[in-house]
Amino acid sequence: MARRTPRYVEIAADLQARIDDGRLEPGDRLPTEKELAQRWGVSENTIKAAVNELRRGGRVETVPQKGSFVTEPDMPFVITLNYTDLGDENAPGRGFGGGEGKAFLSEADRQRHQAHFSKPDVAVEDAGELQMKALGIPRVPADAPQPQVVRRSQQRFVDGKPNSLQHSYFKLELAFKAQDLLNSRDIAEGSVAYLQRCGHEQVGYEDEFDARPPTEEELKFFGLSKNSLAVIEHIRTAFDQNGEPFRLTVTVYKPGTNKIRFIAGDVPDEVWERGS
Amino acid sequence: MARRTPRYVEIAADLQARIDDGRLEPGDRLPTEKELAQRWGVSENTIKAAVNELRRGGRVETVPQKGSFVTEPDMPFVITLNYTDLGDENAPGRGFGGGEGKAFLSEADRQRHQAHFSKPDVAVEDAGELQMKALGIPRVPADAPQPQVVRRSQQRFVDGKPNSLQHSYFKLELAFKAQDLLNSRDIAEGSVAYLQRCGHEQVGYEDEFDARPPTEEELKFFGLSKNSLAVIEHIRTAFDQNGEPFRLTVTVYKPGTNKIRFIAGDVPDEVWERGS
DNA sequence: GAGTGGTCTAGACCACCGG
DNA sequence: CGGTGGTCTAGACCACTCG
Repeated sequence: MARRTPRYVEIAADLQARIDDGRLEPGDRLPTEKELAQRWGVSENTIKAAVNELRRGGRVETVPQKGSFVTEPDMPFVITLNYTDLGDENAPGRGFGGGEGKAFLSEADRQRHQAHFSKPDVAVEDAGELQMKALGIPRVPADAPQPQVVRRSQQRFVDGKPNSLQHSYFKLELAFKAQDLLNSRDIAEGSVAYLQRCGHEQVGYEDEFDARPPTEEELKFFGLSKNSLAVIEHIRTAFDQNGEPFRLTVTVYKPGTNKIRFIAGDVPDEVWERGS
Repeated sequence: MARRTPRYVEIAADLQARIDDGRLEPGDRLPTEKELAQRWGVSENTIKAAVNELRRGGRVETVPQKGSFVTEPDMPFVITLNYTDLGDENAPGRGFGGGEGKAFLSEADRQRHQAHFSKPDVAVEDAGELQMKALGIPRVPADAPQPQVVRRSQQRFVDGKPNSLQHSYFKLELAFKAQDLLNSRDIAEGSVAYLQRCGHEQVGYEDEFDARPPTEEELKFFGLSKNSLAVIEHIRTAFDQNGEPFRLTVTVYKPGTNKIRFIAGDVPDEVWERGS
């Protein structure tokens, strides 16, 4: 019965236990890989495998050339993404369009967090598979000029720390009617309200979820190294009063520090209220 | 400027390209690691790192002692987890309690998939952190007898292939009133209907999402090896007409083959209908 | 310049799978 | 049985950070 579980898994479990029972506290640096290798009497590569396991579990983050650190479980931020009654704006946090621009800010405020966004990065790009499918853009031959979309990207921070990346896509034609979409400034009234003024009222949406490994850009933004925890991808297609899809929003969250939730039906008020 | 991107990332990208453009088709086996090492003139460990990357990206699955295979993107199964109008059962797939027992089966049927569940695995266990918090069970000192919960677990298959694992938890007291919960058989009328007869009508729920690495049990169920794509965890707390939480359901999905979605407001009927 | 983690090699042994 | 991937070693060089 000696070695049924690999050594590196045992080591990861032991380090995890030290984190769980508080011998290693959030923010602490783990011993160097060399030290761990000596302490356990294994090679450094085995330690690297163990630290890898911890990273994927989300309790440890590694900063190359500096060390591995126990993750700070900063007060979790609850992002409520939907509402039963689309028109009901009377209760805190309730209303339409959860998780987006202004709703995100007000939800942060309610939870005593400081949220801010980067200035939007605006670009006109070729539509990708996802954009064409979601926005109902017909496919064209590969040698023809590709259809274009407007992309508005923002980095979102909570308490000064990177929280999520959001990219919204619109058909280029829409930007002719709603020219502020092309402006690299925040839309003060909120993009939902602005687009409503331009004739596209958001009356419904479809949300999809997936998990995938972070891209290089996301690793950099979140300050993570490779082999980190997967990110959660939230894809929202918004429909206007004519049943036409007019916006595609892709939001990428770092897991662990966010709780992503939906609420349906009647739930006690304290469920809405609680920030955790 | 030689080695800015690591060798194993290049190799992974090259293999990925072969998958994307069809030179490697779903179901194909990759060359053995030894062969890949020779072809690229690198050590086998470097190849292992590259295959690791592909696994985490979800396009390759490795079966130990057999080989690595390009993932079959079997017709994606769309799981609709919520409904705007809680009482509206008239449209296909619409109604209350998406993603659960009978709703899952009927949604599969609508999408021309064959779904079936394993016989429930029923157990009475100590309540964990999650169970106590969700079901509102007061914490007791560590040396006192721990509060108990009933767990009902099912493996869910679509087209004969493992799709998801679902665990439902109830307070033990509830099982005294609703004794079928303790019976290791399917509840024919559906557990939502059964519990309603027992005095707990499901009038609302809160859903949360997270991503995490799969446990050993989940790896085994899904037939995956280590360093695979993260699983998606869906946690639903159901509330009865008194605003009391009475059920906690944890569902674990393998990403890629499932699309997990919510719908709110008015969306075109074809959004509801489409199976992909 | 010393120390860190990231990459990589060239071996080794093992457990498990198939013919 | 031979072949597979999983684990592990004991080295090596690199790029980067920090004092």
